[in-house]
Amino acid sequence: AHTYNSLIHGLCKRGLVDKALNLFSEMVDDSEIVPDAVVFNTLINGLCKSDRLSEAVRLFDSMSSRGVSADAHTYNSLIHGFCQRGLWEEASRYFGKMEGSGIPCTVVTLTILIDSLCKSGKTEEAYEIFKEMIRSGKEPNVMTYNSMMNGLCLIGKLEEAQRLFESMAEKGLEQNVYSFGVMIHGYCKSSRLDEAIQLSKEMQKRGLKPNQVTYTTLIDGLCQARKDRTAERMLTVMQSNGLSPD
RNA sequence: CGUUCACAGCCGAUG
Repeated sequence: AHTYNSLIHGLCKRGLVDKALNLFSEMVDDSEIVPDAVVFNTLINGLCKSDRLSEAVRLFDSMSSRGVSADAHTYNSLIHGFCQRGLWEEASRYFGKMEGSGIPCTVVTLTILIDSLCKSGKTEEAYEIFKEMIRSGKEPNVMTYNSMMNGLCLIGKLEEAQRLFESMAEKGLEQNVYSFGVMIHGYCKSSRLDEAIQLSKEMQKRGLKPNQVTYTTLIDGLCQARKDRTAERMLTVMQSNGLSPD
């Protein structure tokens, strides 16, 4: 069964959801093998990522008849799918279903909500959830912080984002390449290039290697600001770090 | 640690 699960996951990741569904049918026909929650979750997630939400829901509905219970991963994938489509009422219906089934929402669930709200410009709502997490002891993790900081940067609240960025360290959360990427992008978009470059140095002091995304962000920011000369230098630095431009 | 969920850039595609 793990063999099937791995194959199905691989197909889903490559966007070959139909092939994955075919393999799933074979799996179901094989009386030796009983599909578990993991394979349902993998397929539901694959369908959501391909914008095939109604099929995902159908598969979700079929789980109980096969004696498999949905878990947090199942709900999170569906909620993520609905949020990405802006189907907030559906998302909140499944959020309710989740808790109604005795499955408490997780940090991942709340991070999905925060991230999606921020990307839809509903940053204040997201921030309320974020603050509520801290109050209630459902501690935001690095990804939660990254999503929230990104949202704040997108509406120009750079100082607030920077405050969160600094508070991560105090909480013992280690900023990763994404954390720096979010802040660097925020500063670049506000034409605060010195601060962006400063951060890229700071991350190296921490032993984090800027990647192609980091450099592309900086180079784009420098070009937009008409600092072509500095941008070229940055490209050289990037190549000397073993990264090729794409 | 055998399998499943959430985070940053540019470009292209479609509108």
